[in-house]
Amino acid sequence: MQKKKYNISVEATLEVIGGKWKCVILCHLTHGKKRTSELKRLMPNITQKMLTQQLRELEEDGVINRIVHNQVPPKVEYELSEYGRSLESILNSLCAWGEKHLTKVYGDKFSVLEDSVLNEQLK
Amino acid sequence: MQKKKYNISVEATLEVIGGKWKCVILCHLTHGKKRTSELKRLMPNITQKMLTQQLRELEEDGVINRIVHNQVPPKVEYELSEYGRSLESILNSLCAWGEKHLTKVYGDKFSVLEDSVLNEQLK
DNA sequence: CCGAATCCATTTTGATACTG
DNA sequence: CAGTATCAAAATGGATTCGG
Repeated sequence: MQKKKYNISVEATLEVIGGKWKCVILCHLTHGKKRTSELKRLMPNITQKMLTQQLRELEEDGVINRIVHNQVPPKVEYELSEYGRSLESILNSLCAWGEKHLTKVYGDKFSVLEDSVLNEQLK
Repeated sequence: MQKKKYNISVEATLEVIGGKWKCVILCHLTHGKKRTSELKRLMPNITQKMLTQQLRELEEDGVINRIVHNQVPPKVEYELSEYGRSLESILNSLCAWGEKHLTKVYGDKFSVLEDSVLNEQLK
């Protein structure tokens, strides 16, 4: 295994959860197992390509599990792995900070459709 | 002010601290005020251009202060703003997770030159 | 010399069409 | 439904230049 040099440990974290989508995916998975199409609906602006790609990388880094059900049409689910759950408090803090930030920037009424609500809609 | 739509609040957080460098910059600033050249030395792989650009954006979002000393040669310092300090616990958690992750991946001995050490070297 | 700006190459991400 | 392929756009990187 090639040992990569980091100048500060947060760079190692960013290698796992950095980029435009990984934190968003992981945040959604903190609310439970989700299949690919659910994630796609929760993230209307991600492309299929990026979703697949980011999920693969998260799986490679061991923070999510990929569960394939052998059936037609295909059904694939993703969930936080045990290791991934060590990120949960960080993910929750990131979400919480974003909410406060939006309140600060836009005032009390801002446009986040909470995923708890979205999850309801998906049922 | 244009109201942007987010599908989950973490997206608002990522708009402020996302991208390849912002978390790294902010982590360094949690250890105190730094001038541009110090940050550059703490981040050997960032280009001057990106450093300047990211610092401008962090300043625009109100998480850092830019302090210009009118002297020759020029001296510019950056520090976490009061608002930026609301990110400190998140930044510390991100660093801590990275350390644990490196230990898990590479074993007990890994190649992060702690910035406390680097800060000493810079004196 | 320091901090920043400009120009162009490379990498990452996006849009669309397509496959089993 | 889940994933792939191709091409286009955006973000990031490298080298150089500039003002003070």
